[in-house]
Amino acid sequence: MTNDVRSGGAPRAARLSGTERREHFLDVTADLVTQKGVESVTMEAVAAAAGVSKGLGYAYFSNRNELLLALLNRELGELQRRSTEEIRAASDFEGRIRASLKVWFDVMAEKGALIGTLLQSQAIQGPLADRRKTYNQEMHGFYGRLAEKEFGIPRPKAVAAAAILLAGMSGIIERWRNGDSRRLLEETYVDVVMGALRSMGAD
Amino acid sequence: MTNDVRSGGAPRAARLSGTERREHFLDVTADLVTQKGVESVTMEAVAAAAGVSKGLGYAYFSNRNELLLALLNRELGELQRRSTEEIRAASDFEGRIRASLKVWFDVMAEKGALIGTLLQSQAIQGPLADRRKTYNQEMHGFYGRLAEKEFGIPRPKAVAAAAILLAGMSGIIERWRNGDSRRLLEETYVDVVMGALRSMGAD
Amino acid sequence: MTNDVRSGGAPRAARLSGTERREHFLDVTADLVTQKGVESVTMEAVAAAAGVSKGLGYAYFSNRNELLLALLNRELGELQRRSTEEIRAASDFEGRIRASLKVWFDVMAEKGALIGTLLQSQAIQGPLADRRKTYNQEMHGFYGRLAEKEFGIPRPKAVAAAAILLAGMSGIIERWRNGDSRRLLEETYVDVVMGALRSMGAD
Amino acid sequence: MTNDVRSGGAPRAARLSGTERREHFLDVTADLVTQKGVESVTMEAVAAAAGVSKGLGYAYFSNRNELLLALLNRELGELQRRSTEEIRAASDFEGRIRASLKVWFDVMAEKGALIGTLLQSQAIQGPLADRRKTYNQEMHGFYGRLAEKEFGIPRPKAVAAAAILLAGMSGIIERWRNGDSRRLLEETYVDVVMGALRSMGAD
DNA sequence: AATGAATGAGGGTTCATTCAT
DNA sequence: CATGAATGAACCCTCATTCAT
Repeated sequence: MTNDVRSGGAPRAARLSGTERREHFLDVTADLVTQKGVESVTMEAVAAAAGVSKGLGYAYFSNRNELLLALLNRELGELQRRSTEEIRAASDFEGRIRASLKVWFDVMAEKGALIGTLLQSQAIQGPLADRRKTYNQEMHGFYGRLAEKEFGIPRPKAVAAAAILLAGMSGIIERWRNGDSRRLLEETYVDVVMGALRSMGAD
Repeated sequence: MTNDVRSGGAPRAARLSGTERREHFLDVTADLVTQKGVESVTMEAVAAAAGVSKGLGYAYFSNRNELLLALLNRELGELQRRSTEEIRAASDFEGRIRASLKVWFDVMAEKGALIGTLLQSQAIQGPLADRRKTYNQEMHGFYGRLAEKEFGIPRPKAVAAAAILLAGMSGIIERWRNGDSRRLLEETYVDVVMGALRSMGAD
Repeated sequence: MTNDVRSGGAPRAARLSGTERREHFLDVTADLVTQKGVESVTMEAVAAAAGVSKGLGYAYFSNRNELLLALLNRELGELQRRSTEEIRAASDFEGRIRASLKVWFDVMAEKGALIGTLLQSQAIQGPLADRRKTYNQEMHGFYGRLAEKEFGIPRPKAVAAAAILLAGMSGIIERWRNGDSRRLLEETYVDVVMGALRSMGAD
Repeated sequence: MTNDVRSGGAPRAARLSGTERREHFLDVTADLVTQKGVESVTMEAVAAAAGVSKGLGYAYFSNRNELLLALLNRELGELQRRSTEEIRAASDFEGRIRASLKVWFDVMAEKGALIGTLLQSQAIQGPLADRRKTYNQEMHGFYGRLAEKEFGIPRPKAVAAAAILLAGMSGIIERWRNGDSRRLLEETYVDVVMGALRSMGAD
């Protein structure tokens, strides 16, 4: 008589450990961001996509912003980890630029929409904005110092140049999305960076 | 008979012509965006700030997104007009770069928050994506051709470089907001652009 | 073909003026409090009982607490108005006590559950608590001064006695609800008050 | 075998006997009520404050209301026990009044917020209404008979007077909370009671 | 052209309660 | 006896949008 189905009651989602569920939430959120943008990230939408009940998210993230922040932290951390690793392996400045680029392309290939979207979102206010500003400033500082050492460019200019050139990466991504070849873009980017810094160092 | 006389009813907002009212709405919306972000732009808030009743906005904009888009169009148009003008006035390549920069800085000083914020708004993404893509592609093409002619860089590379360098401007804006001097940033930007293009042309 | 019913769309509630709707909300809330207690007062429940949509309440009261406070103010104001009127008409102290009692009984007959419930509710925190404390303190002061003048009881004691005796009224209401006769209770209350104050004045 | 040894798992709350755990729950709940009001009593908050897991409360109380009711019963029982004791020790009527008062003040000093708050909680209204009505009626009857015997006041009036005067106690508590001295309030209350009853008996 | 009352959908959040482990 | 993941109902509140006047 019974249909082999647990009689009565809605199906419960698989019971995961706290950590697993948390990661699951972040994964689901990442998908949402990628596919429908940050604004589509709703505690409700996430829960639905995760196949759990409306309220469960609040057991892991105190609100939508925390959720987004947690995601950004996870992704940025990952990105930084990979960058640091690759960059460390490189021996000269150009190698480092290329290494950075490689990581960027790789990451963008996998999660471009995700990180890009997160970083630009204006839903990102308060904590998220800080996280991002910090991240950027660290990057500018890091590459600025590198350029200072390598090319003898005075620090302030070196940092400003780093800011410009790092921001320039998003131009690459844009053209990449529009169909330019990765090879061409990588070449051009390296040329731009090296050309700019060398000429600035020569002064 | 004359509309100089209030016919003793409740105080109504001055009866403006359609165009005037529309512009007024856009002005008010711009203020809101600048001061409290896109999310604060609700039809009601705009109406309140404009001193008119809740429903009136719909007489001019069919919905909220249209309103935001209309605003963005107005501002972007203005930006383009000023850019074109200044650039046309310049005689050599570096002059054009400087002219572009000048307009950017000026506009950012006045309306940076406004345009930047609008450009990121998800509310607009759909229609905007096209507008923006087109705009960017035009810019890349324009400067790419310029660089080709001026420095002899092969077209595809020249265009890619233009994309990178134009995207780099946002790095400038960011550092400007964080307190770097306009002069330093302008200098650095021109150095980066000229250095990069010259070195690429030399190959 | 059509059923004489507006084809398509939910029925809209009658369109009332702002003031009318506000009063209507208060009336409905009063009913709810009376019949199901303060805790049952939900913006949603009120709207449902008023036959309007979920969100409309917020056009008149910024939240649940404001709604309750508005109701309490209305009812307390009414009570005070009637009390003052009747008391003013009385010529001697006993007359005033009787007048107060009369108003209390009348009001309690009509709205006992309402005011009693409101005043006791602990949902009443912050603003509501203040309103109530103020009201009580005014009452104690008023009757305290009266007793001082009439019976020569020193002010602090007179005020304390007033507090006791006024609080005693709720005992009356309770017994009244349990079936004691209004006449007996009125008689007893007057006896208690007059007996107490006279004996205190005699010392 | 011995429960002295933790078998190396996650830290569990000390394993208490059923009765101990139950009492502990009530203690924790009492603290919560006192410090943050009845509304702050959530099964989760109680469990957290008790240092046990979310679901454990349900092993002892079938639901939230039962928990509150159990607490109220415990406190009211204690109050009655102490009252009865003290009153029994007094020899004359005034002594009894004073004894009652003393217990009230003492209890209010210790647990005023607790009991007062609980008695008003709507969460308890249903079951409590009975408990309270019975309790009050017993008190009215008890003191009414006392007054009848002592002062010769006819029973119905005596009972009504008792109801009024007992209800009056809450006025005392209120002024006490507002800063009046305990001594003044005690004096006044005894004066009011004795004055009222004597004068009523004299008729 | 303009008002402002009213709707209704959608997202935020909290908790009592259940139940697998 | 005890844990803690998960549910789901009930509220809260905001806003885009409609429409009678």
